Amino acid sequence: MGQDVDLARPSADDTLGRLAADRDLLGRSGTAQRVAEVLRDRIAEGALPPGTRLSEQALGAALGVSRNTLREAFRTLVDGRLVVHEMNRGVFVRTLDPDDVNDIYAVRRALEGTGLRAAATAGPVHLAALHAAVAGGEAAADAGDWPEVGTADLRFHRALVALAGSPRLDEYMTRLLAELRLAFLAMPSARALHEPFLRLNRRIVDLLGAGDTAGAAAVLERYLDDACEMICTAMRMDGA
Amino acid sequence: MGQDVDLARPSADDTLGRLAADRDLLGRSGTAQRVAEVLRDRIAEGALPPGTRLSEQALGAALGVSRNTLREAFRTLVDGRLVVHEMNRGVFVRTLDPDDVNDIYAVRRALEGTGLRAAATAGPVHLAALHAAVAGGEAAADAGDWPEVGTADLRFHRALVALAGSPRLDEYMTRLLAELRLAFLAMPSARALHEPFLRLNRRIVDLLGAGDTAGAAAVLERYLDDACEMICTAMRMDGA
DNA sequence: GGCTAAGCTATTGTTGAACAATCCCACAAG
DNA sequence: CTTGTGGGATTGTTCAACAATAGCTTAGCC
Repeated sequence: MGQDVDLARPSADDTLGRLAADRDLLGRSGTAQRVAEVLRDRIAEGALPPGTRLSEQALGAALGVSRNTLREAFRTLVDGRLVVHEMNRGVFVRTLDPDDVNDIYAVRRALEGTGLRAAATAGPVHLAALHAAVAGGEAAADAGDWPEVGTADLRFHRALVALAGSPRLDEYMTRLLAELRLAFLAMPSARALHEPFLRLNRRIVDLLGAGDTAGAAAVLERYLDDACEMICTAMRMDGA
Repeated sequence: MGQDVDLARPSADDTLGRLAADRDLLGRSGTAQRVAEVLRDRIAEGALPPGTRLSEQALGAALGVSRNTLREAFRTLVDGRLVVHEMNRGVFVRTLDPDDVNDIYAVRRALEGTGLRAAATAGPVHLAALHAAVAGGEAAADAGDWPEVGTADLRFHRALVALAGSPRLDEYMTRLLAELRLAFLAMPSARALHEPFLRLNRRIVDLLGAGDTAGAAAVLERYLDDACEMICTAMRMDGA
């Protein structure tokens, strides 16, 4: 059997420290939070398209949770803007309009611009995540896995914000992209949405590696303008 | 009596349009949301200091609401970072540490910087709110009403972010400042916290009026550095 | 004394049922 | 074609119950 080791005593290999890092992974979360996560996923993947009414009875029966627990989960989703709550009518999966998309991209400009400016002062160490995301996107494109290209794209831009080193900005960005997925659903194909931007992401990370922050900012600006425009026109065509 | 007008027919004066703008003012909110607002206020004013445990039974009895409704309200507060939820232990009013304060001010730099950059392009019309907030703060200082100086300060910086014209950034800022109030509670006096910054706010709005965006940004930077430093040292003294 | 283990109690987590309030729809009346 | 009027379904909210957990108390042991 294993040796007799006193875990309370400090040791060379930091077993306890590594264990502590997994503490939040244990997900002592509660049913409501788990339900919220499930619904978030289903909304993001389009299984619950915008406008869908989330009936308490039907969802509660389907998920095997009580109405009260479900209503707790709804609160979280409302705060994340994924769902709207109309009094005495129920909750509905949110439908974004072009104004929403424009605002979301305005926030992206603010957040990702902040990350970019932070990249100037931060060392080149933090660029590893950016490189990884770009490489992952290109590999997925070669394999024809367009949904994966999409998630790699989001990962890249989340890593861009992460350059600022702010947990709160990271969370804002995560929530914002979750909301943005509601707009992606209006796009006919994931390929048309993400393929054109593979090269721009590559360019951004290259310019950043070369220390050309201003150049990277210009490319990023163009990325955001183009993507916003593309989604808005798709939404207008879909709405008409 | 009034004339016989058909509201369904389009008319020159847009009565219906103005009525529709008041739609959300009707505040059909529900108990849970109102409970959350009450708790938010009590936390902000220090009646429920950081670390306080919010017992479901006690609070439910005090507010006259059921445990389930209270738990719905708690979800909203958790998402706003005003309280923390520890599984099977309950919810507690959040206690901020210096790391939190530093991060909050990092986000403020990003948000208010965005507003400032937008001020360059936006017309001088939007500066009215800034002027009003500064004037209000100075008047309150003359009257010795230091709490009002504090709210005027927050109003000024919220108006600064509003220059960007983004509803989402506005909401981020509102939530962020609500969280920041938790740190203000560690300060011994509202006067010491807000008085030194009256002049900086005045300077910022003056420089903005003169079109000197870079100068305003520099003053803002100093404001944020000083305020963050002041709060962090106060917290360290309080904690030790 | 100080440490461990078992047990008790209060609180939270979650459910199910109940009732009032509200909305939506269909249908009748003017 | 608009305006009432039911009826049915759904939400808003409460209450009561039970399981699960955390924290305290107490007993026991070296």
